[in-house]
Amino acid sequence: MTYQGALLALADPTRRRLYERLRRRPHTVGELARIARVTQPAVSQHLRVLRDARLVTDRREGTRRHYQASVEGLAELRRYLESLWDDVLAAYAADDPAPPKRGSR
Amino acid sequence: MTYQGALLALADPTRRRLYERLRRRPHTVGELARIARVTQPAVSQHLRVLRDARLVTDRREGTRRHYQASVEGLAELRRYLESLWDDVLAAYAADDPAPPKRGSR
DNA sequence: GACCAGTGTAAGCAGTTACTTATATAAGCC
DNA sequence: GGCTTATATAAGTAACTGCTTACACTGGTC
Repeated sequence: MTYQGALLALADPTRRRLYERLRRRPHTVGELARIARVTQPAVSQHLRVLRDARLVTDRREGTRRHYQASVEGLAELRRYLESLWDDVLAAYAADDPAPPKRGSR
Repeated sequence: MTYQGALLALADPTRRRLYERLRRRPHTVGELARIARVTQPAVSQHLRVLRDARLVTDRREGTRRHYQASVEGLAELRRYLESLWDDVLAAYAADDPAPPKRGSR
């Protein structure tokens, strides 16, 4: 039900690039800021959005903070997309010239 | 590679509601406008975005225009999401206390 | 041809958002 | 305690976006 947050979070190109960096291994904010084309505060802001969408989690280690991709937000988004997918396919099948076995509805 | 358009298109709540209406059967613009909480021009604008993202197709019939969900854009988005999913799961497995059979990298 | 229903486009506006710089907070080190 | 490094937050701004009203266009009907 929070797939909306994930959808919104991943819609932004910069945020998506950050997330894609995290999808393989954790990174600190500084690492991401060095990679990104925006300043460190911008990265922090994006990470906050990703965290609120439960796409990433963070772990503190001294002054550094490690962010890593989380399954939760992505799983929600994935479920939502699969339900859309099923419906669209079903609509296609119902509309197609070869309806295999049309049920009650 | 056009999953970006689909992502952006579905990020907007109004647009998502319109798309969810189309996911089961086609609708005309008028039908959607009556359902939606926005005016017909707004609906047309949203439909254009959805069409550009290849999430819907349209078919003219007299003065009416029928929109229906398309598999293309959704398939692209789905593929993208699956690749993210695989990577995140792999990262988790690599990080987990029970690495089943860690390969070369 | 005149009218009407259905839809797309144009222009303008208000709210949002992604960025910046400046500053606060916190931990490690001398 | 003072300094440095790492990160978050605050405040301000420019660009974007989703909405509206007004209008153009197209096809059917009389």
